[in-house]
Amino acid sequence: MNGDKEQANASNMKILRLPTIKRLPTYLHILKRLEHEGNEYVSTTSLINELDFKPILVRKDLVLMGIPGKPRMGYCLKDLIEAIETFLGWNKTDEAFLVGAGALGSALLGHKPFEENGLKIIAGFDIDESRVGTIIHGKKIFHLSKLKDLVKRMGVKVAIVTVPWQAAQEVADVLVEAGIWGIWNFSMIKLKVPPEIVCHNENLSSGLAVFSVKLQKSREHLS
Amino acid sequence: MNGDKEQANASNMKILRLPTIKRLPTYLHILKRLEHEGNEYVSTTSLINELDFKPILVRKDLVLMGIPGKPRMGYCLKDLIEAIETFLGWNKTDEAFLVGAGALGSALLGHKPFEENGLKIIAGFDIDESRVGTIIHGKKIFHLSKLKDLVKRMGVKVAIVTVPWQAAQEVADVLVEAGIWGIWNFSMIKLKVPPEIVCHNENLSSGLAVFSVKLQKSREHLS
DNA sequence: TAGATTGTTAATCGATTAACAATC
DNA sequence: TAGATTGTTAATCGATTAACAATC
Repeated sequence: MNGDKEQANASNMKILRLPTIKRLPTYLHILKRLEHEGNEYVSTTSLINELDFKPILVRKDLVLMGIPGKPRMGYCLKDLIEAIETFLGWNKTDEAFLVGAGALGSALLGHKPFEENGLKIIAGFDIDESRVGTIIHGKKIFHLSKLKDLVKRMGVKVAIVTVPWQAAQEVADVLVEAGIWGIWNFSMIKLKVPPEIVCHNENLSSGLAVFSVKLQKSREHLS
Repeated sequence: MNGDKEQANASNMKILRLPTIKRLPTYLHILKRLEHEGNEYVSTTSLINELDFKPILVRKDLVLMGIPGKPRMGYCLKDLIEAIETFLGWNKTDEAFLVGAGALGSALLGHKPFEENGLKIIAGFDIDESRVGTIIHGKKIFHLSKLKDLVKRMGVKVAIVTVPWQAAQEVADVLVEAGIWGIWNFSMIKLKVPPEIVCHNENLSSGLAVFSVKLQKSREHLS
């Protein structure tokens, strides 16, 4: 192991395992449902009733949350939910700006789960004059030229990029210059940003690709 | 039914690698750009200029497409693009219905990349009377009760589910009963469907989780 | 030819699964 | 206690990376 990783592990006791992190929201959703239904404890065996995962996988994931389970009973729901939310940083709220108020951008402006999970979009930006000044899902759309000033005035640190790929790098440059340090990028291209900027790429087409291949396979099976 | 296709299918059968499939749309996007710029050949070394991946990974992925590259030149762009599109089934178009015309559903109704990549959404469905009868991004919204009849009349085989999780299983039951055999599920829950139905779950919260953890890490680093 | 690039085989790394001991 | 469930350690599996031979 290299020095970086050892230090990171030592400093925050958190091992960053992407596959585990991606499964956590699914667990969290089920756990909240179970709590809402009046349960106090949950075992992995009951959790997997609602999942496709193997029980040992769930157990391994939950161990990372640092909550001790009780043999024969399982985990205290309240503690486990809190631990997962803390692990993900979903107990605190980040304010975010969204750039690109097209079809996808508009959807994210109105997507409730984000706000419930620590990401509050407070305004949108676009360069299309027909969109500027409108209100989408309760959020005002400003002209992109206003972004830098508003970022500084409001201390916003996070941005969501939903512009067409042709415009994405230019928007990223503006964001970095404005002082944003976290970018959730829904455009198709890799953004060139300084190494200290957190940039996470989301790609809906990847999901479509997997779905398409699965459909094809099943079609072959039928014939 | 031609020889080429059978061969492609045969190799598909051998190796279905999810990580590779998820990377293919990213390659495809860059390749199309390069072709549009007038290039005829592409090498992995030039491809990775636009990517974060290691060249050997790209080469391994491309080998699976069954297109021979030429040492010193790389791959014929036209052939490679065609091979990837065939592999993904994006050269043929599936017609799809979308159920749940809320924020996310509306976005997908207007999301151009889907249509360009073999998935044409032809109508939406909802139970909210204020949405029924409206037209969103050029697509008419029908009442859910009309779905079964329209599926049968139009021979639609694929559906996208963007309803709140509380309604998702009920919608899935309707879809299966109507004769749909492919479901792209954007709701938070695992749908219970017969084994012959293709069901692919998409989870935007997984992406948010990864982004949140990355943001947290960088915050810790700063302090 | 010389050199760049492909494509194969082997090594490494990381994630999942299995086995089982610990515990309430 | 007996039995269910956790949590640890080892084994397996799959994906990425490295090394290098083949090729134009």
